Amino acid sequence: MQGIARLARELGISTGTVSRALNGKPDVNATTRERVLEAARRIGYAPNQAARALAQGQTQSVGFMIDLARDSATSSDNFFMGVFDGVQSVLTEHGLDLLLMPCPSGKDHYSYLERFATRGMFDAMILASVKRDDKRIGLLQSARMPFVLLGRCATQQDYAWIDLDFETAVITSLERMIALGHRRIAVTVPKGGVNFGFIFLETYQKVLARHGIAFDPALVFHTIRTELSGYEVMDALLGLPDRATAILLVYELSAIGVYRRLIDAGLEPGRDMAVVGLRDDPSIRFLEPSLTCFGLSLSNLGRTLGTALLAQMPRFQAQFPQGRVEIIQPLDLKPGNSDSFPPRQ
Amino acid sequence: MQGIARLARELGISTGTVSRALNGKPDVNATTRERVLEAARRIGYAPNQAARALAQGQTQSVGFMIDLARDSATSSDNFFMGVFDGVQSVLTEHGLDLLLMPCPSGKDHYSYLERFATRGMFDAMILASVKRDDKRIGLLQSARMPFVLLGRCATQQDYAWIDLDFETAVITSLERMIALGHRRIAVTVPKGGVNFGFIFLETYQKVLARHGIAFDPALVFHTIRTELSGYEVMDALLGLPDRATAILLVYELSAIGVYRRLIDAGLEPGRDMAVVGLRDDPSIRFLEPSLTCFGLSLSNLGRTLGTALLAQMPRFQAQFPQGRVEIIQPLDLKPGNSDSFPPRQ
DNA sequence: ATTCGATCCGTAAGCGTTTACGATGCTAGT
DNA sequence: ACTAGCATCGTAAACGCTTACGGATCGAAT
Repeated sequence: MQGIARLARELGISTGTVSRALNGKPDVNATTRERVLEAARRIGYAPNQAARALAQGQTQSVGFMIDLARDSATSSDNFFMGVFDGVQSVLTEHGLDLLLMPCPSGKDHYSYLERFATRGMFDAMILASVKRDDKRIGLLQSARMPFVLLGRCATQQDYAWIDLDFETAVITSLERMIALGHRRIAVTVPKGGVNFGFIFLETYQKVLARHGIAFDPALVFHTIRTELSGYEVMDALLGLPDRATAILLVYELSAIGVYRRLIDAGLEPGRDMAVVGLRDDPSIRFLEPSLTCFGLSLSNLGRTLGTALLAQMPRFQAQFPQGRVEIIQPLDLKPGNSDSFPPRQ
Repeated sequence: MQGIARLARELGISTGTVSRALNGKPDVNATTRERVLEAARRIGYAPNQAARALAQGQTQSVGFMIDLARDSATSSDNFFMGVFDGVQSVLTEHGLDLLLMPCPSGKDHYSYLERFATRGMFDAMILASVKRDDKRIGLLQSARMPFVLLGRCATQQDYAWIDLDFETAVITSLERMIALGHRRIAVTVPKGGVNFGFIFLETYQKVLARHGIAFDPALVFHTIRTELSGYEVMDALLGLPDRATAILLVYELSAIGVYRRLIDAGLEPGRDMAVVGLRDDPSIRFLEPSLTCFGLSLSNLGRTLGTALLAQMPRFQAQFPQGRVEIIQPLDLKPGNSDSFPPRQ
């Protein structure tokens, strides 16, 4: 005999009472409860997760899907560590566990998620690396799985999402550059079809148009989140006949490679090429000149995500404001010295 | 009616047969099986994880515990992403899912693990950031949970582990430095009691002793895995009365801060201060001069971990060599230009 | 003394699978 | 025609827990 039944027999009471005692339900005498708890502690009882989940139809745990692929925004990133911590902190307050689902680098997002969405392993989910038209949304909806997206997608369905304010960041960056006199401004966007790449690029085009600057596709580079990627971009950029005088980076990490390539070419980052990165991160802290970028509290973002997720779950909805969750997290300008000079030639 | 029962009723057969058909068991007619599979596909049937786990006493998933704390070796690290991928690739071949358990930054390792170890959520586990005397080992053993450690610990119990060859790396690094004439060599070790810090330091001391160099505790710095930490170390080091001429870094990321501090002081990394890092990583690729360090295939490491874990699980043990698993993964020297000059003064 | 409510507890039916066991029908061998 | 053996399937118990329901006990109110 195992588990709760063993406890019950040892104490000479029924399994029902034991269960109620352990779960803090009413209808159980104080001294009885104490006896049960004591006995549970003594023999090191822990409830079986599968049985519990089967009986009450919920697992008390939520899944956060991440992407192991090298070319993904998720990969090789301390970004998510901070977010996880924030999410976790609000979930644990509500008795929920956070588990991470690492999608293998080769595997397709959709089919990977399918397993987990349909077998009832999680009560709710968080998804990142949202594609422009992300089929995973429909998958989760038809599986009746509560979820929140870290990143919006382009389709106008009704779903909860939280995203960064890329628009303002791009506008701010470009306005600064343009005010200094830059006219040929390059931009990097993420490879792989994540939606914020489109937002980034579209905002870029919009701002240029507003200032009467022609859009040149040759100044758009698709990158992954690595230092090397930045190096390669700057290498290509320097080879261009009509070189740009400034560059806006969607991945701040690229700046390290960008700086290196400039220095190797005998050029001075900031003076010969203005550079702005998107998100502040410890990895770029020691760049010289300091990189202009945008600050963001990761654990705040995580907490917002966690709270939004709770609001999607039926049993918590009483405690949370209803309505659609469409939150845009602000990005705060942190001016550096990488974009403080007018174009040279 | 839900799940398998619904399928059974629609097809006019018993739930037993449906289950056998879905799970590829024998004792089921080929055409019957096809009918079942077709119907399952049609109504989008997926087995309930909890019920399945309860019935067969195993979850078909393994947990990998990681640490979200800022001062941990795990955190802010692309290291693990590569490892996860490798682990996953061997586990999926055997029908196992990989799930990550992120230990919140505030929470104690042991009590966090306790939840998951005892409630039967996983069939096996992988642990990282192993402490010198890690209580989690005893916890998993008494819970009869198969596991593998990424990192050995100091106690001589019988458990499976895989670790990097820190000894050889430290010996190689120091021998190179000493051969160039360095006598005062600083070293950084990880904060927080992870065991490889002790291995690192002890090997360091051993090599110094072998060469008749006195050990100076003032040259030992405790760091976390950030660029800033390297900056602070070099800052302190430069303030020392009898400055070192070389430094060995346990976290390669520190090198970025180390270089910056040297440059800020008008010194030249490599010439005025020899630097060696432990592990090669994209983040240090653009350091100038290039950092001497040690190469390691992360996905290989992950695959080794995965295979070792299978060997711990009863139902796979037939396919795998028995015996103790105590694997030391080699680190391959990648000579750079950061330690190629003799000490200056 | 009777009734009522509150408190506490036991009973047992689920939750959705898996699987040991036995039943059935059919084929082939004699 | 009889039977052994095989292929196929149904039955039902089991996995460990939760929870609706009802029964028992006791004190207080009538």
